[in-house]
Amino acid sequence: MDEREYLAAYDPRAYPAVAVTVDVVALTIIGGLLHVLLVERGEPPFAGRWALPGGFIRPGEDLDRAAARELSEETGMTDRVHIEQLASYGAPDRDPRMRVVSVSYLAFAPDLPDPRAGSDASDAAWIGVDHLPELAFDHERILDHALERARAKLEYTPLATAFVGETFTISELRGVYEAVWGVPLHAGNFHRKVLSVPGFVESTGQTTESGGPRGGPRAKLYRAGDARLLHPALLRPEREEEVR
Amino acid sequence: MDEREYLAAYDPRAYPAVAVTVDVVALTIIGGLLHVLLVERGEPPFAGRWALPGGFIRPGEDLDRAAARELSEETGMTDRVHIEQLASYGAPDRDPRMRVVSVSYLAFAPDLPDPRAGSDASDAAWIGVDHLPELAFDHERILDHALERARAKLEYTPLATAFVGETFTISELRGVYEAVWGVPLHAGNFHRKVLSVPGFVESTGQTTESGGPRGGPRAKLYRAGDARLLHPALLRPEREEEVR
DNA sequence: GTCGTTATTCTCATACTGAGATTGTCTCAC
DNA sequence: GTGAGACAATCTCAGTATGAGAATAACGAC
Repeated sequence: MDEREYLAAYDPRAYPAVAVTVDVVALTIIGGLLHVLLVERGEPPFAGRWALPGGFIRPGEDLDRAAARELSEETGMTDRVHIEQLASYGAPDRDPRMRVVSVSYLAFAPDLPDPRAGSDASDAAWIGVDHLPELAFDHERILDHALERARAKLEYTPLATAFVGETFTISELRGVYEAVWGVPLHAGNFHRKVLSVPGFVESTGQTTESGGPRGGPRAKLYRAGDARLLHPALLRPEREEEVR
Repeated sequence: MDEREYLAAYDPRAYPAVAVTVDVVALTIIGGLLHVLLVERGEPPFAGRWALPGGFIRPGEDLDRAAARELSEETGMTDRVHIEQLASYGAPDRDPRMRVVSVSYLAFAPDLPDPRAGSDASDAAWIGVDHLPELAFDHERILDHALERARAKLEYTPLATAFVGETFTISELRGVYEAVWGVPLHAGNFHRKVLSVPGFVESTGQTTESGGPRGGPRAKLYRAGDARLLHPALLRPEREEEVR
């Protein structure tokens, strides 16, 4: 039997059927606090429970494309959104309906309009990560992984610029780091560091129209630079507890 | 319809069937050079071509467990092997038989015995990463991702200790970094750095039985410490070309 | 105008890094 | 045995990065 004959005789049903879903952890910053996009499930299982937006992949649809579709179904936005694969989850009992393997994605977006509920959700909202409800399936674990990944990626990539607008001030950028890491940073040292890392930001020559809402001088405006990696990296303050 | 009724009426065949496989990138160091475990395919598609070891997940089998099973089928070893999930690949045409989503795993092991061919492979071997044949499916891309991940993880985790024996010398550890990163390192600085990172290695109080094969004093023996993260990290030499 | 706020820049002590050199122990070839 | 070369381990030194605090100056609110 040559390769062509083999393929013609091949029976896909001989292999155990598994459903594959994508689940998206979409993060944004609202009012200086990190928020995640959640949907309230309208159908069993876990009807009424909050969950990550996601769904089954379609025939002929790549994983990345499925994730982008799920995200745009809830937010309507695909512009200026960074999306990347995170990990896969396939515990045999993670979905009571059948064997489901979920590929999770992490997305970052600047301040976004209110989300809209998709077809299988009764509601959708940005929820502060410090005020999470109980989540459906194993989505709490997925979210935990996503947050840790996001925190780590801020260290060595210019990802933070995906959370702000086209142009931004150093203070706005610092606000992103403080929101995602959940710690206050030294303004002076942060400023020095951002400007000293090659390709992180580049000057626009402009400044803000006015000072901040509570006073202070006009800030210079920057745009994202061309670096893909920050070198040297911008490390989080000491994390002794995580080392061992 | 309540949740129980819904589940009873649920028809899994309403969703597009997808097969899920795991593919393992198993790395080891032989003769100071990085090698990857490959199998020669005995069945179509790609019969006769080299590929990563892997296969379909079984009903009721978790992803991690499937990866460990595939690895042990080829190497017979599960001890002292570090294994972790890497990424998933689901391009619609990546397997000519049917829709296949592959979850890739990365495994590291100390110097291992010769592999044995599994049921669906005609041969299995450790192949130097600088002498790779053309691979089946999209396995070259998976392997590239795995190598980059392994190189990155050496920087901030004590993973290198998974490539050496129970006890080891600083020079052996340096050999791991040099093999994986593909660059020579400054022996004195490496020595200083390894001993200064808390929890990376701990002294056994022993030394090697004799000097090296080409002379030199006996070296002190260390074992892996209790650190899960290296802090500060052990960074690769400048990689200007990767920054932009 | 005065005051509080904040952007930006400095200072300074400490820590980390790369490059090179030193010391002393060991194996091998002769 | 003896000498040459290899190599573990330690040190020096200059350059760079970091954390903490302070100084300067521009702005909004009153």
